[in-house]
Amino acid sequence: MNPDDRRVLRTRRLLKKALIELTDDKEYEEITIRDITDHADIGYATFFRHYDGKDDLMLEIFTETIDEIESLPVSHGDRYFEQEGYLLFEHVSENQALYRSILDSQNFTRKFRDHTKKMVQLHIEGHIEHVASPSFPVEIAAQHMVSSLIGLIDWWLANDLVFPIERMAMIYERLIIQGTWHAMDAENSLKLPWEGTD
Amino acid sequence: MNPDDRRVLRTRRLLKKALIELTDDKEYEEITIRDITDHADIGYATFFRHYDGKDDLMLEIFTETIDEIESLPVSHGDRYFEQEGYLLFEHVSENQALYRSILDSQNFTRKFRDHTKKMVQLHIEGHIEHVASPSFPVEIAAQHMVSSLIGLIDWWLANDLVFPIERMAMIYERLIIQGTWHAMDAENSLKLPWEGTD
DNA sequence: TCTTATATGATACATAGTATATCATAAACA
DNA sequence: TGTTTATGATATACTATGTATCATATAAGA
Repeated sequence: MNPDDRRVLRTRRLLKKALIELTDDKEYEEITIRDITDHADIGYATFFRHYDGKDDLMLEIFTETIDEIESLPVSHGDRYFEQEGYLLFEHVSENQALYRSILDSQNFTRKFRDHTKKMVQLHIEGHIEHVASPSFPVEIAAQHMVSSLIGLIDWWLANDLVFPIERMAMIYERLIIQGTWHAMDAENSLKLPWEGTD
Repeated sequence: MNPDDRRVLRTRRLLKKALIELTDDKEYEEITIRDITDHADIGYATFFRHYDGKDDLMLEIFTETIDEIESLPVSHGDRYFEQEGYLLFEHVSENQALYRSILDSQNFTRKFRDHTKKMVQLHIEGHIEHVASPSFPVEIAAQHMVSSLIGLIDWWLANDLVFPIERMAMIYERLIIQGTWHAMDAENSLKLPWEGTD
């Protein structure tokens, strides 16, 4: 099977498109391979000439998405994280069906988290010397940031993008970046206002 | 079908026990109903006399777990959140297979999050007057806390409970409670150490 | 453009898992 | 102890996955 053959490229493109589109109507787990091939107008048996199953097709969609995210043009400098957040949520808004389908499948939520975690962890480690005394390992901070980010994207999608991208970028920067950073430094001791009072 | 009949109670108890135990060996999605009935030594057809399917069985396990969590004896007062965290992670360590099975299924991770979110949200709203100027809605703070908590539990389980419960309780209090609280108050302006420098 | 190679569509088929119906038996209830 | 009913075992229908085969359509290369 020559992966550069125009027929092959066409088939794979149509199958990916079909799965993404179908997640608008049905949950990922409920979509059958027959649904995908019917919607793509591709022979049922042809599916298995290209992919091992639904998850394998999703994996290709997923990998291409990760590549896109990694190539987002964040320029270093002032307001770095708000800009990063902006590009991230912009990408989500432009690929809603795709993100819904990824976050719909536990399998790929995990993959998404584990993959992104590595990037985040490297990022934090490059700046760890700024923290006087870290109160927990970097790996936990990375896990926390990624879980929260996925949670925030999920909330935004579930609420039909009620907030504009700018607002989400700001929340991302405050809640996820600053929140984690503040908690990480054990020197920041914060007395919660209601502690000892209820 | 009388739900108080000893035979009924026995069957349901054995089926729940079997599903929880099986998640130690296999992923939730890969477990078949035949696996469950075989392991429980219950007739296959009997399963459907009690549950609509695997998810329905899991829902009962899930509901009972939530009830247990809600009845954890947190005493109000000083170090409230560390204590809350301690009881939470203690419960996780005592019911590892159960938590693994819940977090293994996207369906129930969602249910877990949505259910817990409501509790957390009410909790925050009771103290919102302490925040001078909230920089985002309470609902987002609740979503954030719950997503992070699930992420933290997931990390702990994936790393075979490397940290003692005390340490997890401390991380919970700092990262999730204090981190969120700090970020929520727009008056807290934190200049990140590397901003504008990379 | 013509020939050759190969990807696709259609069909049939094997397999696995879900879900229901039936009836004899065993266990619980009162 | 007699009656009720839940269970076990078996047969069966159904749905979805995955494979094999062959004629046809389409792309690649000379």
